[in-house]
Amino acid sequence: MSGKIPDVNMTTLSALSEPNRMNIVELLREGPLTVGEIADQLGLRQPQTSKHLKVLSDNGIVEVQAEANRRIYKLRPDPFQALDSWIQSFRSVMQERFDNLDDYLKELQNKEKS
Amino acid sequence: MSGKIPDVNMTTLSALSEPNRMNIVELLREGPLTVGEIADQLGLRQPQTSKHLKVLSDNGIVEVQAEANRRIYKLRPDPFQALDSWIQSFRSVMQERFDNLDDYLKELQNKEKS
DNA sequence: GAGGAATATTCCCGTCAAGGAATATTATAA
DNA sequence: TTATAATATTCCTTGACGGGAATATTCCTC
Repeated sequence: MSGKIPDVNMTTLSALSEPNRMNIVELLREGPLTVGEIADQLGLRQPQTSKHLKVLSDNGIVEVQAEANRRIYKLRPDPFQALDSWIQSFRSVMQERFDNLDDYLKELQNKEKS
Repeated sequence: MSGKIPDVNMTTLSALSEPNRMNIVELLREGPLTVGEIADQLGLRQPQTSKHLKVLSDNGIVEVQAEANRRIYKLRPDPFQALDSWIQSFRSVMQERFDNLDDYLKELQNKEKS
């Protein structure tokens, strides 16, 4: 049954789990930015900034737009929508109907013994 | 200003970004389980299962309950709630009012040149 | 208390990802 | 075309993490 549970791109999670990349994402939510601007605001060196942006880009978290010499990076909505629908599928867990369930299981196991 | 943006525990993300741990979480959403049951159902060895569960536990994603010889693991709602409210703060991004914003920025930069 | 089941912990090893430094690439302007 | 700014890429090294195997721990039963 089911099968309707959203497939979280694990790659999205691992991409976001790197602190610098998370910071980049948090920064980009305010609007598109240049590589240099991102590096400046976060105190990162340019090469590592580019590398992190590449990872984010490869994972579809970010998209680029060439503007002459510069590259403007901005967030893409898709992975966030996916993450959202995945986390939504945890409604029941988040509403903690689980404690009862647990007690229920405990009883079951006690009965097993007899 | 602001500061109302939820603090996603990055540790939550990195904990979940490991495939086996994600599988454990997906499995546990159906209800509490024993270490052995988890190992069985996922085809993992007991020691690695314990290790992964320890990581999940250290990050508050999971909680334990001793039951005689066995330890019953189950999901904790907190980190999922946190993740949820964090992702919710990306509403504007997910609704992509960003493309326009981007065009706007592009114009700005073109004007800079003149 | 001895044996055995369930789980946790330790040690070792291989892999992989991130940072640093240097260099390559692309585009602009003169 | 040369100089320069902005960005990407490469190479190297190091540290963290996951798996395997062995062992320790805890608890139950007899």
